Amino acid sequence: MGRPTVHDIAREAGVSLATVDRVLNARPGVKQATIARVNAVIETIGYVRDVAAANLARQRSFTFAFVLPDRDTAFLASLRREIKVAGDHVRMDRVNLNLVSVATENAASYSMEIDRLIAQQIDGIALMATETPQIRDAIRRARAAGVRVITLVSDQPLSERDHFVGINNTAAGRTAGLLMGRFIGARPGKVLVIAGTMLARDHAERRLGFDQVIHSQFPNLTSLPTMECHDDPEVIAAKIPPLLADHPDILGIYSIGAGNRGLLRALAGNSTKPVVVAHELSPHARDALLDGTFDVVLTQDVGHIIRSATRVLRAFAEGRDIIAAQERIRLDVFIRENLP
Amino acid sequence: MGRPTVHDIAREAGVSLATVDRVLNARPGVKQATIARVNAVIETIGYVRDVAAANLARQRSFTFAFVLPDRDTAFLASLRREIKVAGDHVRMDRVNLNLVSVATENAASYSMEIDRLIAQQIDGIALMATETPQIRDAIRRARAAGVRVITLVSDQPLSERDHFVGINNTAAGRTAGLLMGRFIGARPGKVLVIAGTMLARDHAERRLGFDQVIHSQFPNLTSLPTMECHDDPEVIAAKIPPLLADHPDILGIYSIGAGNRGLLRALAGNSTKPVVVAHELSPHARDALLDGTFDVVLTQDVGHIIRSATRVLRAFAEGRDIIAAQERIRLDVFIRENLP
DNA sequence: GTAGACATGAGGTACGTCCCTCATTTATGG
DNA sequence: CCATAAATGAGGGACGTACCTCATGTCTAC
Repeated sequence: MGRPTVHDIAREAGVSLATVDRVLNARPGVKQATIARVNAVIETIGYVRDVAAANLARQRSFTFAFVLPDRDTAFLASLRREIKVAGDHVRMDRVNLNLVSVATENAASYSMEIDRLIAQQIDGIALMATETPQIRDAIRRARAAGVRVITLVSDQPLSERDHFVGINNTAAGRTAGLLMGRFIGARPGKVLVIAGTMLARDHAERRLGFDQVIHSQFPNLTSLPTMECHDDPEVIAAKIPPLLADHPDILGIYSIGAGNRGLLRALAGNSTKPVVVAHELSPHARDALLDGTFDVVLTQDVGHIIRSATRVLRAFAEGRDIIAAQERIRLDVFIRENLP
Repeated sequence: MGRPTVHDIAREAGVSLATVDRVLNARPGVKQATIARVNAVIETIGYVRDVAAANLARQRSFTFAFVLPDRDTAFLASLRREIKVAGDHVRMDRVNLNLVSVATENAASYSMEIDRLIAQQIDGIALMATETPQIRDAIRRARAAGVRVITLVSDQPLSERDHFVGINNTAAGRTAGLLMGRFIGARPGKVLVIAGTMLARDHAERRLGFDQVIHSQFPNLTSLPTMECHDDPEVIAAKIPPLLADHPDILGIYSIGAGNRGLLRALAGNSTKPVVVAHELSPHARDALLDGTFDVVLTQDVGHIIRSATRVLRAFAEGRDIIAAQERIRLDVFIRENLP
């Protein structure tokens, strides 16, 4: 009456349990015709493997590694925090999460780290990195060694990664552009774009989306060349004030990356109030929304990203398929009025 | 080596497996002192029950009921669809989801339906309903019978429901208000608010939040009294055009509930283009965003709602606690530029 | 001192799957 | 037709927990 089991398959297909087991687990020694018959029965009686029982029986445990840049931004800190939290929760399902920080400026050390993980037979890697040939090669080596790789936050579409967990950054940039344009209104002027580095695909894509919308829909606005400030608050705090002084007609600022503390310092002394769109809801960004310094903060829910990455890696490891809709990370649009 | 098991507890506490089992499953016949000792050991060795093995052993299966209004809106259709999808996915974890549609105008039939579910020993109920005393009482009876109840989409905070799955509707209204105000700009004028019924708490809360922001932050705007159109496209299509004719200074329309097809028909013949903020990303709303008739669509991800409700009901049934952050349903802000 | 209640121990079976061994049947090639 | 390989059957022990029975130990009250 309950759900069908392997015994039901065996009975219906007229084979022994051993054969059913061989088919189910793709073990050798079964005729093609028999495989087909067993699979047909599985189909008709609607058998689904009891994952709980299977995991119990095979005492399987998985170890996944999250490889992140070792920089010290609020966003990375929250990623690390969520990895720890998620790790505590999935441990009881025999899943271990390792957190690895790598010097970001050094692609070679990144690559070595991935090789180290391959060597220790890791069950999956979640990777956040800039797009470089070395890292692409490392991903290829991992895949060749049978290790699944997913990219996190910033994609590497040209690599052989199995999956990407993160928002659509072009859409994020377009959203920033539209809100910027509509909040500014009809006034003519300039908008300033601050990014970490254009080598990071997420930053480049945001810039691209932003420009698409500003250029096509808001002819009253001109966007200035990207200021690359390497997500460093000090650099931002130093570079922005002279720029604002040079261009009194800057009506908006789009802060693509991290270092918002520096931006806040730069804006504190400013007489005019540009429309500011920033990314990632850190405590500083939150305060800035509340006091009106920032107008919009676009965010990706870090907890969701980590949980999604864990689910996806696990699905890969267990050979299951994933619920695409559940794994799509959405862009959160925060204004003062809908702060969580 | 591996995670501790019941055997480890027994050894450490110097009791037999039977006693550990009695303590773990709250069976009678154990001295208070022994219970304490066993629990202390559990604490120190960090034992966590292997839920998979436990469920396997006790051959437990759960049945949850989703009770929804029987009306025929795009939003309800998508809820029903997602319940089916989620049902297919959780079946393999021995969870069954039943979908029950109830005539919404009749609180008595709602109440009867809940009693029927209680009688058939359902393991949990997810409920979407207007706030009435009859339904509150029905929820109380369910809880008294040991059936967990969660509210869906529209909360019943005065009832004894165990949990609410849905967005913060006041925040949604505030978001609508702010975007409306900023998109309109400095022009003076009126905004029109269309809702289903103010008896639905979600609609009432959205209206409340919307007014808070419009009144406090946009003195140039006046919001007209709520038009209750019972989510009926025909009613909306009939009522709106004369209103727009009477008030040529309507600069914005906030559509709180369903029936957006009617609103689109009403706006089609209109000469001016008010800023329109609507809820729920139906195909019609999507098209309206793309062609510029709608400016903002606020949405709650229906798939997330259903999956969250299922997870929460299951956690209750299994006596586990829930990951609060994972179960918070977020408000999605869609504009043309970030459509999925 | 003893009946009775209570507390605990000992041991087993079951859940559905995995994975192993060993025996036996069936097909294949020479 | 026989040697050999391939395919299949039969069976059992694990995994960690639930839940059952039966026996035995220990205390309390009279």
